Amino acid sequence: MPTDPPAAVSVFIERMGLSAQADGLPRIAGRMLGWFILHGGPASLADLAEALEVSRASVSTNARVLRDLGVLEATARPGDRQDYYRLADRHYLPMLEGYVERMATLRDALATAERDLPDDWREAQSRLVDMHRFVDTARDHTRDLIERLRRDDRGPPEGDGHG
Amino acid sequence: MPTDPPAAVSVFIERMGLSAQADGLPRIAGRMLGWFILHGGPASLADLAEALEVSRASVSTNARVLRDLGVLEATARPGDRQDYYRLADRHYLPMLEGYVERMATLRDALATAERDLPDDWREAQSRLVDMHRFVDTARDHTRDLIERLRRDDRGPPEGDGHG
DNA sequence: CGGAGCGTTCAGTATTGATTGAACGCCGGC
DNA sequence: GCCGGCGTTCAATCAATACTGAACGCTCCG
Repeated sequence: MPTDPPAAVSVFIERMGLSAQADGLPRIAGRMLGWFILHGGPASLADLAEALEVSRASVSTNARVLRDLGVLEATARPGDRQDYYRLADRHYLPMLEGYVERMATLRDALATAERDLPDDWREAQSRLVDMHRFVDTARDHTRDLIERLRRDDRGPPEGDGHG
Repeated sequence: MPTDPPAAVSVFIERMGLSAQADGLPRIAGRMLGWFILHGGPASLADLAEALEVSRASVSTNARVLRDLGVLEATARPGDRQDYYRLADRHYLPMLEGYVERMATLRDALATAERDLPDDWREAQSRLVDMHRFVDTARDHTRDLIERLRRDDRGPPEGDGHG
């Protein structure tokens, strides 16, 4: 091993694990993300399992989750049959997209209640509408933000022309 | 009981429970919120426990959580010693504040890593900075939204001067 | 002073879901 | 054709935590 990985590495990875948990993702998914942020390059699942000291089963499952979210991308390396993964370009956008999705779910619950509640429930209706308006605003706002960030491609200084 | 509560009521309440769960809150907290959105008025914890068919212990705990978040407010009713709770004015803002808080935590993890990682880790640093910039943008954006919504006080039709 | 109702706390239960270990299928190398 | 490494799947385990029941303190009412 060429150099000792600094303590900051594992600290950061662990923190990303907790952060993911706070966002409703498995801790290992967060740690994997942390690892990729630090080490970047394409890595096989076996590599990850060893580096994070977790079972290959977990890595496999969580890699699928992260890939479905759009955080990781599978890359086929020519001349090698292994599955390699790397960070997606704007890997952080799915976080915001998750927020939007939750808001959409909430919005749906509100809309359904508005539709199905009888007219007697005036005050309930007005509270529903009030909150509905809020959720719509927040959702639109976040959508715009996502759009902007997606467009805004000051390509990150990806010095990836390394070989 | 004067009228049958329509089915839509329990459906909505249950959905709010799930929605809360997706946001990392106990399900009962979400159901309580749902109940308050529909029934609005000040209610004692005993009322809630009966209405939602859960233990008074749960109601007590979750009421504290919601109160600390700023979703519920405790109101002392003159001539009555019971603890009454009601929906806070813009009870939905804490949701966004929760997002901001999570982003702040994430931001902190990134900043710490940037500070503590040696210079060798150029690529890691650049990825950290990239994500850091994103998180800052998203956080500021959400903060602005919260500010705007907080300011925007078209007072909700609080017909609470009922007696 | 005694009783009833409300809210809180705490130990215990139950449930959810993340994580693991083992078995399997696949592919390439020998 | 057999062996070894990789990734996936599935049942079983483990951990976190929401929820409950019971006991307690408090306040007001009689």
